[in-house]
Amino acid sequence: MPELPEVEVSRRGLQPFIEGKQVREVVVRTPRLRHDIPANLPRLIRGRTLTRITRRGKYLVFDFGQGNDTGWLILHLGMSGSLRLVAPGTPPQKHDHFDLVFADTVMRLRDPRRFGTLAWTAEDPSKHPLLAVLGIEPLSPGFDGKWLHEAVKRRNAPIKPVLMDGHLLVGVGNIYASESLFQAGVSPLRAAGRISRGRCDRLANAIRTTLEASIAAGGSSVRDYVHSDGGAGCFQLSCAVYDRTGAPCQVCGTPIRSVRQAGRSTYWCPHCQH
DNA sequence: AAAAGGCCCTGGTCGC
DNA sequence: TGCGACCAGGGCCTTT
Repeated sequence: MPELPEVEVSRRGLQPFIEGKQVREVVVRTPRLRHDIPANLPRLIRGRTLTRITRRGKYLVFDFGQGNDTGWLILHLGMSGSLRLVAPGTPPQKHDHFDLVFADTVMRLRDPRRFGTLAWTAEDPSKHPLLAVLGIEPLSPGFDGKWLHEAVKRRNAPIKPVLMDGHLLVGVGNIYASESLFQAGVSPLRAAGRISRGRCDRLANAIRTTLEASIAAGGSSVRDYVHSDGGAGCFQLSCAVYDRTGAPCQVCGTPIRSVRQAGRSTYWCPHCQH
């Protein structure tokens, strides 16, 4: 569910309702996610004011600093995590693992598969081990065809799994990797280092516009998203190739093909992509 | 260094 | 209606 657009839309949806507000209580129901939730997290956060929510890749960073008393909560939604706002006193449902309780609302984390992560740091979060290793933000000004061409020129692996390497660039998950390659007309099987500069321009543009379009699509229903009781998890734009094996390409009619790459499903049009 | 595979965990779907 | 096999958006760790 959560790729970069979903995380960004969650951030924008939460912001107006909890930024600037004081945490009254912190509830940990399930301490075991991908990493264990620190036992002292409630004590660390209780009483602090959430000053700002930022995003790095697919991580959300909650700034709880007050003067010299710095502190950040780092959160990742994994494969099945979601955040929603519920009224205080709302009974938790299955897989509701964690709450930040404010005076008038509760931010609640649900994550059935528990691949999500919560961590606390008092130091600059960009130096935290989870974030320090992350690659470039595809929506940042520095990300373009020139950067991409340079970054992948010594990579012999197929471009699709390379696009999903978070140490290179962040936020491009399995769905957007296939979709971006289709938009750019680049085959997912092509060796990353054998893509021309011009086609890297197209690919970088495709990644950026695909992510932005999805954020815009989610952003139009952002309030519903974080206030939803569920089901609204995925607002991915209708996909051109993802999960469409055998269906006709929307451009040329050729049946969409799928293949397994580095353990993940890839979808592409063999006629439109080279 | 880079690439591939296993693994963490639960739930949904499909075939029998 | 039940059951097992298989699949699923991520990312870390190990092996080669």
